[in-house]
Amino acid sequence: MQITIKDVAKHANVAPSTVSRVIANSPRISQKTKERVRSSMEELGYHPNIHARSLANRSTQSIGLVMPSAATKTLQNPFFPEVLRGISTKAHQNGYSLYMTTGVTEEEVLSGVIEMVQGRRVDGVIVLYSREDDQVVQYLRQTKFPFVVVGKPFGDASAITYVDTDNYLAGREVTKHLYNLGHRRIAFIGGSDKLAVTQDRRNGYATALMEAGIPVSEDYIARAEFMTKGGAKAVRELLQNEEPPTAVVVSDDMMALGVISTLSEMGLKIPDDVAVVSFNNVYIAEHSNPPLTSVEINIFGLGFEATNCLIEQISDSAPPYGKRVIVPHYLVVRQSCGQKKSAQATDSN
Amino acid sequence: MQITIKDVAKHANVAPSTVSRVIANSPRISQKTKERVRSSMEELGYHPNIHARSLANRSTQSIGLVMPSAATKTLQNPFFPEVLRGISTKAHQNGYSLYMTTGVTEEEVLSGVIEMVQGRRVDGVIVLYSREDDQVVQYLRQTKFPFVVVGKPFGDASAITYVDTDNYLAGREVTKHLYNLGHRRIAFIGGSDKLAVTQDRRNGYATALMEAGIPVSEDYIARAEFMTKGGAKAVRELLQNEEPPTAVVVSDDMMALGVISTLSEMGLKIPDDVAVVSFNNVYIAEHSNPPLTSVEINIFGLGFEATNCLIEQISDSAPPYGKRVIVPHYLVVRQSCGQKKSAQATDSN
DNA sequence: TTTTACTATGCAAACGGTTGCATTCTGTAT
DNA sequence: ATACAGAATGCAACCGTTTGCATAGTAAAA
Repeated sequence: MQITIKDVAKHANVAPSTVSRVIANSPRISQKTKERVRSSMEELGYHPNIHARSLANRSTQSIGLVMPSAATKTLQNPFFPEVLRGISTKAHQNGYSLYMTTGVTEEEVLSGVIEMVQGRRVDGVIVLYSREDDQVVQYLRQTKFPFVVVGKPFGDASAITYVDTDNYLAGREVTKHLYNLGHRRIAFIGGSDKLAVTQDRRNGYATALMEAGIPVSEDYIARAEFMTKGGAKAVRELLQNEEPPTAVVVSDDMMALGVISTLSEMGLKIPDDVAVVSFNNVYIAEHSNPPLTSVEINIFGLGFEATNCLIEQISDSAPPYGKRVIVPHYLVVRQSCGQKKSAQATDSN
Repeated sequence: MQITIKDVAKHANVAPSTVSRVIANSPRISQKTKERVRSSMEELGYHPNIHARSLANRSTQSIGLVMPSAATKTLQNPFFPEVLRGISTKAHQNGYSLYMTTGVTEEEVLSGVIEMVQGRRVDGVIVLYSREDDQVVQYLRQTKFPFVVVGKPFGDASAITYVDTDNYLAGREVTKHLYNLGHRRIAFIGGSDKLAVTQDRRNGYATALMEAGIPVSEDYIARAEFMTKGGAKAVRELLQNEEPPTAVVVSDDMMALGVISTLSEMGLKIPDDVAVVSFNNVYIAEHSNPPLTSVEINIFGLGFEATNCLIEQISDSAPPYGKRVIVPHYLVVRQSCGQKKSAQATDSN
């Protein structure tokens, strides 16, 4: 049987309530008693029952994590472990633990979340993606349960606390970078169109083209799954164009890996025949062939900040909703994007 | 305020105990009542409070995950997300959720585990590594709490349920593969010597050499951290040898990435100057430059099986300890190991 | 010595479920 | 009509904490 607070109380010759207050380090208990109780706890190897505690004071010290549906696929993208690192670091610093449910379909994910929330299993929730018409976010808003989104939420974003990269700006910058290197036929490969991140990066890309006076063509825009396979498929599509692109902006490193290996297979040289730039700068971007030029978005920081915001919300020290944190990004130039082409150097000024 | 079982009871005009039995789908309740209660639950949007339930029936439907200390580093290795995928898949199938604590030091990890266990926060624990003199495993054995180790445990392994790859065999096989390709100067780069996986793979390597009549030299054995940086450092060491190795067995894909990029930087060709073989076959092994020959160990399967064993233990359908599952592996040959050298082809028969 | 004003501790009622046992309500056998 | 078995439901204790309020204890003030 477990050792309970009553056992400790008996052993230390006090009431259970006193023990409880010792645990909470209440100033109402004298130093002497505290010491006595503490040594009893030590001696008996007492550890509070978390469920009893949560039940009584309506707080679990834990944070719920919501993965996109098909978490099982998601976990293959290094983005998630990395954001998890950030979350787990901050959570741990503040004595929170993490609670994960995974679901395959959207409904499963939603019901997992409902169970977490209504079942009072967690104190708050971090949503690790942002998708259009997402039921989870809707539900969380309705119930006014503390939550934070990683990524820019849809709908009334100003009412939701979120942590994000300025993906629009980043998209614009990388496209401009390619333009400055002399490229004029620049394509874009994105993930699911429902995802905020895809939309933002694509819009940034389009803006940059427009600013440069280049028409935006649907023929130069492809979409695919956020994995290498998706990237491979998309790039084949793009190369079907009469005037195939000389550069491509890829919305995710993993897709970019697929892109570059497909290009190599087809006998195209990177960056000479096609330049590639992507986003996230995950661990392996540096080790691909050639190493990827990628936007460092500080994934760890996203997770860390998200957790920070959530904990603020939980502890009421922040207005319940509507805070926004933008984590800075920067371009890491490696080989995959190539260098300025001297022939075009003059006209790109 | 939350909707409780009492609200439902009132609404359906029955006693709370009846509602409870409806939830458990007890045969003692008539069909008619069940339906009435269920529709009340539906109507009120009732969800059971998990802490109350756990408190009353001493079971949480969740599984604790123990990462190596410095989980934050660990998560950078794709092994973990992948094993997590396997765990989460099986757990989800059986209605379990996952609970993670992370700690930086060994003590922190241990106290996290103690809290999980004594606090009755989880029904069982999966330990995601196996290290010599590990306090966590010792503690779990003492308390007779259900747990499973991923990797081969130290000490009285036969008393502990674990899921593992046959790393010894795998180490032997890859070394032999290199030998058969004509290599005679084969080195080994491993991770921390405290880890079972390092020891097993190294022993397999040594055995293969001995079988081939090649002396095992400490000069050809390096150890480093399980990341690319570690690999980079280790390979530099090895190349200091008077007769530098022509092939190297690397105990982890991430390290191997470090190895190959270091070799390239030094102007050495892979596989012509140095052949590289590694383990785990993580997602990116395929996309490195050159693509890595690696042992596919079915990391997903490891996680899945571990969870399976744990659930068996929890539900008493298995003997409490001592089960062992070996997940099969196989070598995936890609470019990094090269092909048989014709010059040496004759003598390798 | 009695009153006052704290300080230190204990009592008992929650928190929201589960479950052994008691009770009520059927319908059937006597 | 009476007794009785069995099915359906209710009662109340318990799981291990927390916490508002009451009480006991102590020292200073009157």
